[in-house]
Amino acid sequence: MLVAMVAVSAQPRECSVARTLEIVGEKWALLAVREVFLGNGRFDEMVRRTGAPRDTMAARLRVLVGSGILERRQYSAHPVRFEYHLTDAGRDLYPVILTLMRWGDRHLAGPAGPPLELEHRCGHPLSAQLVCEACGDPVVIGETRAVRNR
Amino acid sequence: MLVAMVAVSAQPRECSVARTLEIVGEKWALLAVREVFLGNGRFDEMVRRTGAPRDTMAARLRVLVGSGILERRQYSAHPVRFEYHLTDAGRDLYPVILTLMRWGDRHLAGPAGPPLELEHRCGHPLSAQLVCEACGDPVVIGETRAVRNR
DNA sequence: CTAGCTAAGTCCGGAATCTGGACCCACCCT
DNA sequence: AGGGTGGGTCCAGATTCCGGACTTAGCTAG
Repeated sequence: MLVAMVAVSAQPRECSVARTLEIVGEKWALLAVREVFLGNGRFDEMVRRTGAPRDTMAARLRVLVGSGILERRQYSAHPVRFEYHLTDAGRDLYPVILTLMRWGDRHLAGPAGPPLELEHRCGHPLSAQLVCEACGDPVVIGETRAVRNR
Repeated sequence: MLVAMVAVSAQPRECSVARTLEIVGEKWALLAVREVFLGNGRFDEMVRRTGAPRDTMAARLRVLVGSGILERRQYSAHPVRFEYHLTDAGRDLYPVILTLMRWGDRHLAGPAGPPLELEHRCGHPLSAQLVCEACGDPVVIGETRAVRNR
């Protein structure tokens, strides 16, 4: 007679990374957000500048709106037309986009250099780094450790 | 008689964000990388802790190794066994994971708070922010502008 | 008035991917 | 001999993706 006595080994982690990726963990979703950051909130334009299938873009936008990252706002009645804007939560994704961009700039840029360069308001080309809010030092892997792990 | 005279309107942007997402723009890929950051380089364990289908995980790992983010290293002959390690390029993804985590901590944590807390070596709970390397100020949306846009 | 254009989608059918579960192989331990 | 572990592969059905055509409503040029 067998009894199930072995505690089933670890379930998938509860994790903010995983949760976030449930919403934006897909190419077209993040590229849609990138477009809005660059000032394009119009459907057709987003499709053109990302290369996403119209169908897929429509689906992603529904999710992004549904999870409070974008807002669908009417900018014209007669003909009724909409455009997408960032919410506060959406604006908080800026660091995600920037760190992705930085990685690509470093590791995937050809000899011609990165295709898009940003300039900070301080006048220097933007090269953003992650620092600890408390001590101001750059955050380096190996210098952090898990404190609570539910 | 019609002549094609309209310049075909903008192609999808050449963009480091898009290029990066071609490699890691998918949930399981980034969760695999998260696991390695957390110290898990073993296939079975990665499958368990992410919840990915084994097949999919295997496919993602192949891509990650192929694009130089992970390295597949043998840690035992007899039986021959492998584990995955971060390359330098892989370590450079740390900010991406951290910004995703931060977004989830802020916008998706329940009343119980975020499931995982990190502590910086300075002793404070880690709350990482993006700053301009040049002036040290936090990078805020609206305070950057595109300089070159090829 | 008619043709053609734009914006914001929807609809479609075939192709590609994802998924959960079973299976495999080599070795170890009891 | 039986069971467990680790790192996968194989499968078949379900889902998603994709590109292209179509839709709707108004605008604009001839």
